[in-house]
Amino acid sequence: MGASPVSARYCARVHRATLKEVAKEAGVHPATASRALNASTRSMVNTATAERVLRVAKELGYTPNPIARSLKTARSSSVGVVLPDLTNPIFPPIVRGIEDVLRDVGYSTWIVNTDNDPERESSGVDSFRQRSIEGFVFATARLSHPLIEEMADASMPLVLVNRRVSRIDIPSVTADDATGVSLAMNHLYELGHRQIAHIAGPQELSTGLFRKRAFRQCLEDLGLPHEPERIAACETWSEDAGDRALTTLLDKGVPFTAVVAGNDLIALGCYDAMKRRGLRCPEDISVVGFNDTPFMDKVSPAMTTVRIPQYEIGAEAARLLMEMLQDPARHPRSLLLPPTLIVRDSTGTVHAGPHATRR
Amino acid sequence: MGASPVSARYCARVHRATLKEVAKEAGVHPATASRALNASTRSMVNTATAERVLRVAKELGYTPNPIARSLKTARSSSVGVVLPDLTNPIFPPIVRGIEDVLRDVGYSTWIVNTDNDPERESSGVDSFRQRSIEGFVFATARLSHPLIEEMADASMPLVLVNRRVSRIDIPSVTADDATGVSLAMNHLYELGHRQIAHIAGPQELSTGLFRKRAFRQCLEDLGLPHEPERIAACETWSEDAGDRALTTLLDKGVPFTAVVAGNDLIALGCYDAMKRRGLRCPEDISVVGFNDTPFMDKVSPAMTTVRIPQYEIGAEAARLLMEMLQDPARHPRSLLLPPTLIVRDSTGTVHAGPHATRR
DNA sequence: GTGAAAGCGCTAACAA
DNA sequence: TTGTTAGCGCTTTCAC
Repeated sequence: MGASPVSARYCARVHRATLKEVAKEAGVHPATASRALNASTRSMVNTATAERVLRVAKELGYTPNPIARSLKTARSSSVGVVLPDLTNPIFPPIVRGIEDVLRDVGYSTWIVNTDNDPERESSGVDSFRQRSIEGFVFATARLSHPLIEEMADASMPLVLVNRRVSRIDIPSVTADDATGVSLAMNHLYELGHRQIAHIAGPQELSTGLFRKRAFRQCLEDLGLPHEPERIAACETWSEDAGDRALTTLLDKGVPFTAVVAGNDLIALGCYDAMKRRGLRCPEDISVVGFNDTPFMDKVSPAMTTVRIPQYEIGAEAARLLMEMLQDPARHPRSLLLPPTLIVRDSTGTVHAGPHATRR
Repeated sequence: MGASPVSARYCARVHRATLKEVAKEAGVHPATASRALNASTRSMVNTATAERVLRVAKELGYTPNPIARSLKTARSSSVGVVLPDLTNPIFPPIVRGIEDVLRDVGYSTWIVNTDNDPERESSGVDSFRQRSIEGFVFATARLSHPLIEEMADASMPLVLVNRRVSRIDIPSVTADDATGVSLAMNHLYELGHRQIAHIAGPQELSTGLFRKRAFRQCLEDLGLPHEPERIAACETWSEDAGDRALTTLLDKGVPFTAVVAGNDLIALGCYDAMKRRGLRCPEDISVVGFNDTPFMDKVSPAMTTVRIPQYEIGAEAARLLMEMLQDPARHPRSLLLPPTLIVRDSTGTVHAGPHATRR
């Protein structure tokens, strides 16, 4: 042992062993060493020889140079994740899910933030491709999304997370918004609400549009009349937009006793609008959010919200992508993951059952 | 134009032009083309030739293959970021700061999550090194941190963010905790508080230890007696730990009218402990947090907290690292960035001035 | 079962 | 100023 265990462990070693050195030390040709070191080609080589190579490789602390391998194979054992903005709290758990699954299968994860700028999205994808990325996870999908559609047409392995595009043949892993909305609506219905409003998210995103559609469907399922004036759509997923939208409804005198908000930020905006009017939540109007954003148990009143399995969405997307890489011919598959209703009362406690304010 | 503008733009092109092709098309040797294409060697080549090469490269949509370049140069134009956990809300803004600065100078950012497991940290660093990463940003530093110290000793370019190690010669970009604590303490002092407790964070982390030291120093500066029993340290940055620590102080009957918490989660734990005892905040006990975690304006009561310039910490760390790469001989430098006190009253409004509850 | 040879795409000596 | 040559470390034909 030349290097001390510590410096070996902490990789202070300046020189990294190469395949050629392993081969020389083991008394074989580099090609043979390569075959022995790669599980898929190990059977081509004599068992004893293979063992010797493996042993030498371990002694020398050999690790293959992924750059050289990539250059030769035009593959990289890595995938690219395209996000709008990592500081949006819905994305980190998704990224962790992706990363944890990929690490287990020896893949690395690249992240790029686009701030929803198509230019940056394009250049991010380009820089991934230059690096021989093997597949993509997109969290930036709009319903109409030329870049993603072109990439899919060019048979580039990709999976959408959280949001979908209109075209049904593009694989995606999302929460089942229909179920989520119906959990929220049934909860409100059971509390006695019959006039329910929906403050929807941006309609060019699947999450915004699908939740709105599900809202209409739920009205029908519950036998409630569909009053278009009880629906408003926000331009952005923001507190401000939610505040403005609910204020508009209140200004118009639209009658309702509960709100299903497109997400938690919009729901917080509803809180703001109500507070300004002196309306209490949930006594005057109940509000249900979407996503179970961190600290929603701490806001006032503690928010009842539909929890999305974000980590699992990321993990499943990574698994789906790995499947696609292994079997490119396989038919594209999409996953809908079940959300959960998190019911909270004024003390922030989580309940499985119905909410406090019956009508 | 063989490819349509759209497919060129959206990179549906299957074949990517190589340097050899550009050279051939421009009627020069690949080496010349390489010189023309690289800004630093362009002066070696005839201006007219260089222009021709550049034009051809543009026509062919040539982009250099970073893999091949890395293999040749043993550099990668990328840096690695080592984090405990991306889902901790303090890290995404730091990462964005790093990424935004690096993108502007043509560098990419790799992220690895370690969950504070030294094994994963080690293997993450190794995988970075295999990829010829040029520098590291560490957000996982403990005061005693053999891996980081060894790497620094081996002259590997690295910068610590948010936390520091004991050894002063290792470059870091952190918030100025002494100033942060003194902002909090002076605020409380001006409100009339004279018996102030500190629920500190983990003492093996610089953020935990330095804030505690600053707390003691502030007592002295304000001419207040130092009562050791008014200080408790949490094992983790968690609501639970904060709850337990404050409960212990209350159980002991330690007298205090205000708390400086090690961070916002610990402060939330203090809220919990007080609520259980029927103590009101801020009427009975005032609490100040640290970090200005998202949604702390929405908790009840809205949290007064020391805001850390997280994005700027990341951005400055990236700039520092780039400086170090350009001039490895330069003396290591560390930055302390100024925090801001965010004073909130019960309506969630932000104030520059003193808090509502005077004594 | 193993070795020889070629080459992925690029850059950097060295030579002209 | 430009071309030649070599090689980064690896995988993968093709012979033997």
